[in-house]
Amino acid sequence: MGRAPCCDKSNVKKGPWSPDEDAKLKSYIEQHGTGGNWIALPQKIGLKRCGKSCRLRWLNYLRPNIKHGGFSEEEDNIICSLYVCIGSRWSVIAAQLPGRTDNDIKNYWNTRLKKKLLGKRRKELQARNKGNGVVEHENNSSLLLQENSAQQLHPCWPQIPAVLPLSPYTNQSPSFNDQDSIRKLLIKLGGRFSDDYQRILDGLNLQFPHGSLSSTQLLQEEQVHFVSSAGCMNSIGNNQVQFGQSNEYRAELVQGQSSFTTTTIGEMVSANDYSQRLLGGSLEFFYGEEMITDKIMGGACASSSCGQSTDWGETSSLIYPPLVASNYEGVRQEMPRECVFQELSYPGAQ
DNA sequence: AAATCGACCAACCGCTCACAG
DNA sequence: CCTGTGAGCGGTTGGTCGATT
Repeated sequence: MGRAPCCDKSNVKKGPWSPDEDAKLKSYIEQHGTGGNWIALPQKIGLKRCGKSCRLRWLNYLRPNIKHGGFSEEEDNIICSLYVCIGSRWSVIAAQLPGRTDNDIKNYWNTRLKKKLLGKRRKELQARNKGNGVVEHENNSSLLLQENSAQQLHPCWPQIPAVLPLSPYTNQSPSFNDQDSIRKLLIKLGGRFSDDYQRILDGLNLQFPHGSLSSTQLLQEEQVHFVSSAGCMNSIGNNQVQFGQSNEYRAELVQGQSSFTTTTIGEMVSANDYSQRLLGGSLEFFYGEEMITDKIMGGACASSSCGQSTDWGETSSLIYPPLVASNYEGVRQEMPRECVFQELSYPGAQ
């Protein structure tokens, strides 16, 4: 069956917008607003365009204060950091960058940022290989197995790229506003990841000053606000994810906490097998295709609790461990959007 | 000068979700 | 509840342009 088309495709113009069309759309919206109905809007203005097309044109191009191109280093860092944490949720990322559209960020990521980071990563690998006297090998996966002791502990997980310390999580001149906004965002999003996501926040240690609230405490405080509308919370407990290794992990986390209070995602990841798995999927791009095709990553997963997914081509689905992802999806289906953020639960807070 | 290639980006497509009836 | 509809989102496509051969 399929759903009815949103407009009469045969009577709708496609392709690039003319200056005339832009002017019509812009002046109408500036005077009357969208009227809450994009579908009806083109007819009102006399444009032979699909309502969706008008919406996109307005949001991505005509809207006031839109910035195009010229991404700053700071913006790069924010995008990278958020991508690592939340994946390809461009609208969420765009919301943290005033004047940027999700489409812009998506394009920027796919065409430049990803390659830029990959290039840095490769250079870094080469430099390190030279330093260690490792013979250059076509297959990077073999290098990953010999590089250093940390790698030997977790041979299936490469070191985090050296570029990541540029992220706002480092103490290398990040602006506090970045950290703050990211932290707030992650706290909000934290509910989507249950307590495992909390580990990421703790691992990231978003530069909380000594004596200030830890991220856990902040989350607890946030929870007070969230929990107040109780209706949605009932389902949350039922959807709490339990990981086989949770307890040992938690002990490990407590013991090792000071070791990754310093900062980088990389350190966090290399310090902890669980986090490595958690972030590994989203970091696939840093390591290149060789590794993925080598099935090294798949092997790691097969022997661990995330064995459900060995298809490392599907990066976006691996941003979160499969259990979390599937669990979250389930919750998300059941819960109103505004309630999703309430899925803040962490046994440590009980 | 022409052909080819790759990077970039605007726009489209199809899906999910929220909401009204 | 169920259904239909519009909004919003992320993935993908296709056109343009500059660099290279």
